[in-house]
Amino acid sequence: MRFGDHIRNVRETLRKGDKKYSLRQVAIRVGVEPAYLSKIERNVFPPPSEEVIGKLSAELGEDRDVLLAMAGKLSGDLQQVILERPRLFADLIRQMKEAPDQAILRVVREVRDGNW
Amino acid sequence: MRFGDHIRNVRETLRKGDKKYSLRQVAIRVGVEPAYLSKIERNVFPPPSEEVIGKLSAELGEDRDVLLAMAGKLSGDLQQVILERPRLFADLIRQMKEAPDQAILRVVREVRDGNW
DNA sequence: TATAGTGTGTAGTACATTATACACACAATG
DNA sequence: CATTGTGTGTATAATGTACTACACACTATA
Repeated sequence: MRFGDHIRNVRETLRKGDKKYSLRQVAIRVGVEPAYLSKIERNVFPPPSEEVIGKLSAELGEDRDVLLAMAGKLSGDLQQVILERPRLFADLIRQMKEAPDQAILRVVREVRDGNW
Repeated sequence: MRFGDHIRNVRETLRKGDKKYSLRQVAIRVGVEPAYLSKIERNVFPPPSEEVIGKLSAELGEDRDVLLAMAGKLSGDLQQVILERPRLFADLIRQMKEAPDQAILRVVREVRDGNW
């Protein structure tokens, strides 16, 4: 599914329970022109900037990284982490490319629990 | 050190052993205007595109990911890997942010050796 | 039925990115 | 000493990114 379709789906779903989720009102709360959001939702315009996607994710209760991914963008803070140790993280990510979800989850947990 | 300085250093070093590494000749082999490479090396222009950096890294025998990092860019193929499973990789990277190099290396080796 | 709210069409803008083209002065080489 | 090669200055451009402004027709509400 495209970025715009997803935003529209989520917003329309929220709207059923709360009239505050009209395109116009969401646009204003997020800080963009309603016409702009309209075009984004219909995929007439490409997804907006990272900043706007961030506000949109907060507003709609969606995962920021997932929305960014649907927009083909990678969060700036994650990029920063990688760019500080490029060789290490390049290896890590390329190694994890083929790994099953389970394996990645296990690594995350192990590192979080301090097993290193 | 800035991107341009590094490129100039590496190129000038190579040049001492081989006259083929003049700015002009490298530029031509890489496929850009010499004047452009000149500006890049003096940081008059920002670093070039990922594509040009790729060719430059091959030409100068430098690590592609490191050069890209110096340019503030993240390799497109790495982005792809992350964007396919954004939640998983976002967690992984944020978890690894504070981890010492050793820990990351260990994980890379363990996964490579199939210990999962 | 006036008014307020809704989504959208058309048009235009500001800025960044990623370069090219050409001319020039200087150095090296045959 | 003419030619070839060198790095650089100035000017320009094509494309992409990320929007705004405004008018319009339709719908719901009071």
